Amino acid sequence: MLDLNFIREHPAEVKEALRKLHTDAPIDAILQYDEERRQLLTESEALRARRNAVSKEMGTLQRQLKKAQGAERERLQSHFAEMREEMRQVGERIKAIEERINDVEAQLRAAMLEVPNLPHESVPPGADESENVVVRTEGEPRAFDFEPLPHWDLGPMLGIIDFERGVKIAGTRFYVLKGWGARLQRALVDWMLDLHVNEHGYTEVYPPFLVKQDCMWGAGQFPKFRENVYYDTEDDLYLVPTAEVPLTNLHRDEVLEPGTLPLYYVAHSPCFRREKMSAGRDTRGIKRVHQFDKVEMYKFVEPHTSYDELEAMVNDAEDVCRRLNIPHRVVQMCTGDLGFQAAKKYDVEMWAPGCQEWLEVSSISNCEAFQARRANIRYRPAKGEKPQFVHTLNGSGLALPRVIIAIMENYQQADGSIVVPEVLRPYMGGITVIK
RNA sequence: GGAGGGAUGGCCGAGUGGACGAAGGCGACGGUCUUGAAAACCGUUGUGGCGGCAACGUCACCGGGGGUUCGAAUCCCUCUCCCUCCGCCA
Repeated sequence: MLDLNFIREHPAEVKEALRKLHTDAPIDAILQYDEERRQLLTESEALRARRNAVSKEMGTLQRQLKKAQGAERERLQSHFAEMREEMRQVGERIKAIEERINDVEAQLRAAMLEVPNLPHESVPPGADESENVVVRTEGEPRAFDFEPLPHWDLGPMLGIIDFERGVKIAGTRFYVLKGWGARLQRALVDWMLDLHVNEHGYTEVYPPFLVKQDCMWGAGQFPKFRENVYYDTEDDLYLVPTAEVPLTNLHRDEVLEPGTLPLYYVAHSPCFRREKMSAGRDTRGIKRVHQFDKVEMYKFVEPHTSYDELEAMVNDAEDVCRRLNIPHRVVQMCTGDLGFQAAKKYDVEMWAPGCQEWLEVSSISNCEAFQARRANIRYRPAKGEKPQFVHTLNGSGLALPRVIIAIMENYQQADGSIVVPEVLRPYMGGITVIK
C-alpha cells in the first residue's frame, strides 16, 4: 500500500510511475474517495461535538431537576425535552453521515489495496522480462564430454523422482521424491538453514503454513494472486504460497521498540501454488509444480538501510550457489517485471545444462514500506518518537526443486549417476554419488 | 465437540447509563532534596483521524462488529481470543 498523503500531494508523479510499471490503478477514484471522506468526517465531527456538549448539559440539568420544585421544575423539564428532541435529530444525521463514511472508507481501502508498489529510481525501465538486466554472472558452465540429460530423464532413471505416482496420488504437476532424491531435498534444507543461521545472522522460524485471509492481504498476495492459492473455505484459511506470508505477518500490528531492528528471519516451508495463471507453461519435470519446499529469508529494517540490506540479501542467496559450485547469474527486474509488492527486485538464476536454461532459484525484493503499511508494522526510531513504518525485504534462499534440478543436471556423469556436491555430503550420510 | 469464566491504558486493577480518556497502584520520564545514589515529595506519562504554518482545537478508541438510548466502558445481540473442567487426539 502506498502512503495516501503521498498520492494526494503528488498524483501526477504516482500516475507517471504506474505508466512505467505498465499497469493501471484507480488513482482518480482514490483521490475522490479521500476528498469525500474528509468532508464527511469534518461534518460528522462537528455534529458529535455538539452532541457531546449538549449531553453534558443534560446530565447537569437532570441533577438539578431532582431538586427542583413547582414551576421551576416544569420549566427545566420542558427544556430537557426540547434538547432531547434536538439531539434525537442530530443523532439521526450523525448516523446517516457515518454510514456513508463507512461506505466511502471501505471503497477507499479497497482501491488502495489495488495499487502496486512504485519502482525505486534505480530500476531500469522496460515493458516486460525481456528488458531485465543481467547484473553479473559467476562460474563457468561445465564442459561436458557427453550430452547432458534433463532432470526429467535422470530422475526416473535413478529412481529418485517418480512422476507417474505423483500424478496418480494428486494429479498433474505433482511428483514424488524417493530415496536419495528425498534425502537430497532434506539435506539441502538443513544445510541452507544452517548456512543462513550460522554465517548470515538469520534467526530460524517455524511458522504456520495455513494463514488467515488478513495475512494474504498484508503480505500483498491479495488481491492479485487470489486465483493462485489453495484455501479452506470452511475455516477461511489459506495454504501459504511462500513462507514470506507468515513471516511478513509475524510483526503485524506491532510497534517495534528502539534497538529491535534489524530483524533477520529464515524459515523453511512447503509452498502451495495453483499455477492457474501459468497453465500450460513448463509442464515437464519439477520446475513448476503445485507443491514445493523453499527456504525463505526475510528482513525487517529501518528505511534508510533497506537498499544496503537488499544487496546483502542477494549476496546471501548467491553464497548458496557459490558453495554448491553451480554457475549462477543475477538479474535485475525492469519496471515492467517488478511484480506487485517490490520497489526493486533481483532474481538469482542457476544454469541447468540438461534443460538448457537459466532457472530462477531466488527472487529478492525490497518492498520498502509497502507490506508494512498493509500489515501495520511500525518501529519507534528512538524513545519517545512517533512510530514509523519499517521496510521489509524477502528473498528465497533458495527454492528447492529447482536447486535439485540444477544439482542433478550439473553434477551428472556419463552413466547417469550424480555426484553429491561436497558441502552436502555431511548431510547425506557421507555418500559421494547417487546412482 | 460439551459446560462454565473472562477481555479496561506499558503492566496490575476500580468503575451506580450523564462529573469518565477513564479512580488507585506499579513502571517509565522530568524536577525538588542529596557530594552521588536511594528514599521521600511534586509533576508528566497512550494511539490514530480531521482542521491549522503553528500554538492548538476537535473527534474516535475500555477485545472486534452491530443494536437500544437524547447520551454507553456500563444494557442487549453477535464474533474473536484467553482461562478452567469434561471428551477426543499426534
